Amino acid sequence: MKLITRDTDYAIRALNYIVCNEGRTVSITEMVRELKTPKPFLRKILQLLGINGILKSYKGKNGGFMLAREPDKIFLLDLMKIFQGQFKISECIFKKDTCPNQQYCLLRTELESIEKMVLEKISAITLKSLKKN
Amino acid sequence: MKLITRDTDYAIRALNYIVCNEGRTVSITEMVRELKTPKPFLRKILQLLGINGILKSYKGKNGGFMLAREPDKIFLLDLMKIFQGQFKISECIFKKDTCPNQQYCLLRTELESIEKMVLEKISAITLKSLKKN
DNA sequence: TTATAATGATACATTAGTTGTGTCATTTGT
DNA sequence: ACAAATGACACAACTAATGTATCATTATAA
Repeated sequence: MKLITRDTDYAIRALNYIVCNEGRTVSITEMVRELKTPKPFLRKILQLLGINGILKSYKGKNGGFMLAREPDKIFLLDLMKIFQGQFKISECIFKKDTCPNQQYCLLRTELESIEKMVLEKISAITLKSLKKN
Repeated sequence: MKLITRDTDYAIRALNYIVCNEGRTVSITEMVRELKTPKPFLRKILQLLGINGILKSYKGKNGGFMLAREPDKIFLLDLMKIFQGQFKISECIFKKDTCPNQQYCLLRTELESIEKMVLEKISAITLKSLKKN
């Protein structure tokens, strides 16, 4: 399963790199060199981070990206929401109707309990807490 | 995200139905009627459950399926393994190499900790524990 | 002031996994 | 013999993830 998709993962790595270079702009060219991610894909990702207020961007020569807020105010859940949508441990198979089996089967209950647990744990993760010192 | 895919979900529902009708064979025709799943898809699923020793199958008229072992010996993890492969909260993006960022970033550590937690919880779930009485 | 290096916007392409279908063979009870 | 069931297995459609390409715009430095 995928708790985290590749774009979220790339985003985290890029952000981590930016955190480690705070105080200056970091360009995509530089990040591609360091992180070994495909350039056009990374561009798209960084653009989305800009649109969503995670990064500030600067055009033109010597341009690039900087964090838009402090690392302890950027949550993993923010990133997951941008690239993967609202966190849900297991989308309901039955969009409209409730599962016809729900009255005999506890699966949904169990899944919701797991979801709550994971959500609690994951909610604490920020860029700051991810940085190794 | 998908902790559980649709085939696993259908499998659970079918098995739950079989549990509720223990002591006799249950045919696919009957299950389709009750569970409102697509018939060819359910056939494939049940066949896999047979091959993997979860169900015993009986051919011919009045044939169908029965549990191959007790409901408290059939684990959700068994089913997930059959339809989704070995449980992993988040496959490593980097098949061969380790993540080049691992020395600066704690993401993998965090994910592994979440995985352990979920695995512990999910390991306790069996067909028996899913049945509402 | 012009070349260059950067991002903005956006459409398109590829791939893999999920979700399903269809068909012919075999078995078994009546 | 017939009908109702599963066995085996190939194929099809759909979707989401992953990745590419292109033209426009902006800003700096020579």
